[in-house]
Amino acid sequence: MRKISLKKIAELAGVSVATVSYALNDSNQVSEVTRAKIKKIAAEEHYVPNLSARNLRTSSSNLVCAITNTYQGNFNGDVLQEIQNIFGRAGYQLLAVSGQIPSLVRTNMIDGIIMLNYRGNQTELQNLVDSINKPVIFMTNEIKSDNAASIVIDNDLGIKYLVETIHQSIHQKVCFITGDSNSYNSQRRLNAAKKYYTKLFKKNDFEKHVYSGNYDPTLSFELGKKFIRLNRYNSFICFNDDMALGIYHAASQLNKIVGKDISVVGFDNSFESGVISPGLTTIDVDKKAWGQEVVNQYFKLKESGSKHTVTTLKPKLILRESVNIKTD
Amino acid sequence: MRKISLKKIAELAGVSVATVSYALNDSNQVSEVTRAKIKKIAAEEHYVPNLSARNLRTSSSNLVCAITNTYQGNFNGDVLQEIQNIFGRAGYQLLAVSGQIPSLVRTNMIDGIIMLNYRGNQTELQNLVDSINKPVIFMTNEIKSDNAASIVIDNDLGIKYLVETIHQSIHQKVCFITGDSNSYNSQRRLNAAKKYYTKLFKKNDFEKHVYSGNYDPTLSFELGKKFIRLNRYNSFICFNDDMALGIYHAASQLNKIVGKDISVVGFDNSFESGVISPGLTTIDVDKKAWGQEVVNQYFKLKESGSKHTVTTLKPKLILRESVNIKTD
DNA sequence: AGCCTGTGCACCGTGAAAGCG
DNA sequence: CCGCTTTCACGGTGCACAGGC
Repeated sequence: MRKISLKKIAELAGVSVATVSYALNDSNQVSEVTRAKIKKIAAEEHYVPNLSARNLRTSSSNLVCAITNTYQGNFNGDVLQEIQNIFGRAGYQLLAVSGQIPSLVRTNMIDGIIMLNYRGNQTELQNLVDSINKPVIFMTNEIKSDNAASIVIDNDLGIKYLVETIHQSIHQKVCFITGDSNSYNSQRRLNAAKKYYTKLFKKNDFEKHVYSGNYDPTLSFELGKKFIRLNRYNSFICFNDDMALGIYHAASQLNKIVGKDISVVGFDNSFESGVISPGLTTIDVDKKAWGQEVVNQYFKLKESGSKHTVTTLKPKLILRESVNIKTD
Repeated sequence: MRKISLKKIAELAGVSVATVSYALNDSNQVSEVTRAKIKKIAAEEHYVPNLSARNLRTSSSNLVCAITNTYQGNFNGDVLQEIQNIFGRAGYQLLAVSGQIPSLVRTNMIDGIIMLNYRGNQTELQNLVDSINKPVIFMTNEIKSDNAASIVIDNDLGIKYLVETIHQSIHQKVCFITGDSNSYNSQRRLNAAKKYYTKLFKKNDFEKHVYSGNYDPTLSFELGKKFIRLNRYNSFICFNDDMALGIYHAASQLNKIVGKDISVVGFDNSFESGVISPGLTTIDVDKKAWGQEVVNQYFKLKESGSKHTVTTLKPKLILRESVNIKTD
C-alpha cells in the first residue's frame, strides 16, 4: 500500500494541503461540508499522519518513555503495566525501554520520561535531567530538578512493619538480605532496617547480619541454605519477595518448615507471595494509586514546570503465615 | 539548554550544513581534519541529531517496536528482555508497548515489529501486516505475508512430553487447564493435548476434562480446590507455570502433597518452577536461541523481503518432583 | 582528464501565519 | 469575518556540482 500524505488527500479533494490539515485537526478555519468531505477521503485512503513530520513541525508528541533496568521480575512488570494503562487512558502512548538510556529521549520525539528502577551514575542522571527540557518522573529515586518529580514508596515504614513483625516472632536470630547496592529502594530499606533493628532488638551489631542478595533468588537460596544448616539465623528479612522464595526453597531442601522452624518476610506482595505455602508476609503498595500519582505529577510538571516535589506512598503490611508469632 | 542543530554547528565550524552532515555520518566526502574539528564541536555542544527530521528525510530508523499483551507475568518479561538485549547488540533500539497496536507502528518512525502474545482479531492483524511495509516477526502466531515471519515454540512436542510424563504417573485422572482461548500457544497446546491424551490414555472423552484457566493462577487455584476436594482429578496439566502454582496452593490448603497425592506439570520453566517445593516439572525453551532467531529472521526479512517462513523451536522437558512416577 | 574537498539546494510531511476574494 | 490558498520553516540528507590540484 502506498503512503498517503496530506498532499495526496488535497489532490483527491481538490483543495490545498492547508485546508486538509485544518480539516483533520478540527480547526474552525474550514467549512463543515469541506471538513466532512476531507475526513471521508482520509478514512477511505487509510490516512495515517506522519508523526516524524508532525513532531518536526510542532516539537511535541504524545509519546512518553518509561526507562527501566529490566522487564524481568514481578515488580517492574506490574508497575509498567499500571503506568501504561493510566497513560493510555490519558491519551498518551507509553514506550518502554530497558537497559541504557536511549538517545531517543534527548530528541523532542519524546515528550517525557518515567524512570523506574534505572541503575546508573547519579551525576550523569542529574545532568540528563537538567539538560533535557521535559518532565521526568522518578519512581525509585530522588533527583532534584525543576522539571523532575519523585513519587516513591515509604520504604522506612515498610521496613518498620517487617522488623516489628519479626520482633514479635519466636525467631530472634535475624538476618537481612538486601537488593543490589545501587538500587534506591534497597539503600532506603537498608537504612531503615538498621534504625529499627537497633531500636527494637537493642543491639549494635546490625552490619554483621546484612548480606547482599542482589534481588536474586538463587543468591538468597545459597545464603539461606548455609545459614539454616549452621543454625546461624532463624529469621530472614528479604528486601523483595523473589529472594524470600529463595529462602523457602532452602528451607524445604533442609526439611525445615517456614512459619514454624524459621520465619521469613519479603517486600512487594508479588502474586506468588499469596499463592505459595505458607503465605509470605510482605509489604504491599497500591500500584494503581502509584501509577495514578505518577501521571498526575507528570501533567502538573508539564503544565506549570513547578518546583521539585517528593511524594511518598504509604505501604501496607500483608500478614500471612510465614512468621511464627510468639503467643503469650 | 538550547537545542543544537547541524546549522548551528556549521556556523561554529565555519563550514556548510552539508559538510557537517557528511562529517558526522562518517562519509568520506570530507577531510580528516575537518571531520575531527566538526566532531569536536558537536561533542562540546552536546549535539543530538533530531530523529524526526532524519526519519522524515530517509524514511528509516533504528527503532523496532515490540508489541505484547502485557508486561506482567514471567514469560513476557523474560522474552522481552532477551529480545531487547539482542537487538541492542545489533544497533537497534527496542521499544516495548503493551495493549493496543499504537498508530506509531504505521508511520515510518518504526522500522519493524515484533509481536509477542498479541491478542487481537486475526483478520485485522492480517490487514495490518499486509498494508504495513516493514518486517513483522511473530513469536506466537502464524500470520502469512511477504514481510512476515514466525518463530514459534513446538507446542505439540512440549505437550507430548507432558502427557507422556503424566501417563507414567500413578495419577491417571487427568485434567487440562488452558490459557485464554485467543492465545495462539494455548490453542496449539490444546490441539496437541487432545491428540496425545487420546493416543496414550486410549479414551475419547478429552473435552470433558478441559477447563479454561485463562493463564490466571487464581482461576486455576479455584478449579484445583474444587477438583481435589471432590477427588475428581489427581493430575493437572497446566498450560503455564503460573497456573500450576495455583494448583500447588490449592493442594496445600487441602493438605495434599504435590508429587505424592497429586501430580502437576506446567509450561515455561519460570524461575519459580525451580525454586518452589517440590520442583515443578515443566517445559523449557531456550529464550536466548529464540531471541537470536527472531533477530536473524528480522534482518533476513529486512534485506531480502523473502517468502513467509515458520521456524519452530524444540522445547525441552524439565523433570522435577511434582509428578509421582509409577515404579514397576 | 581525474581526484579530493566542500557547497548549494531540493526535498520529506506537517502546521500555521499571512494573504486574498 | 468566512473559507480557502500560498508560502514558509522545522532539521537533516544526499545528489549534483564547483573549484583547486
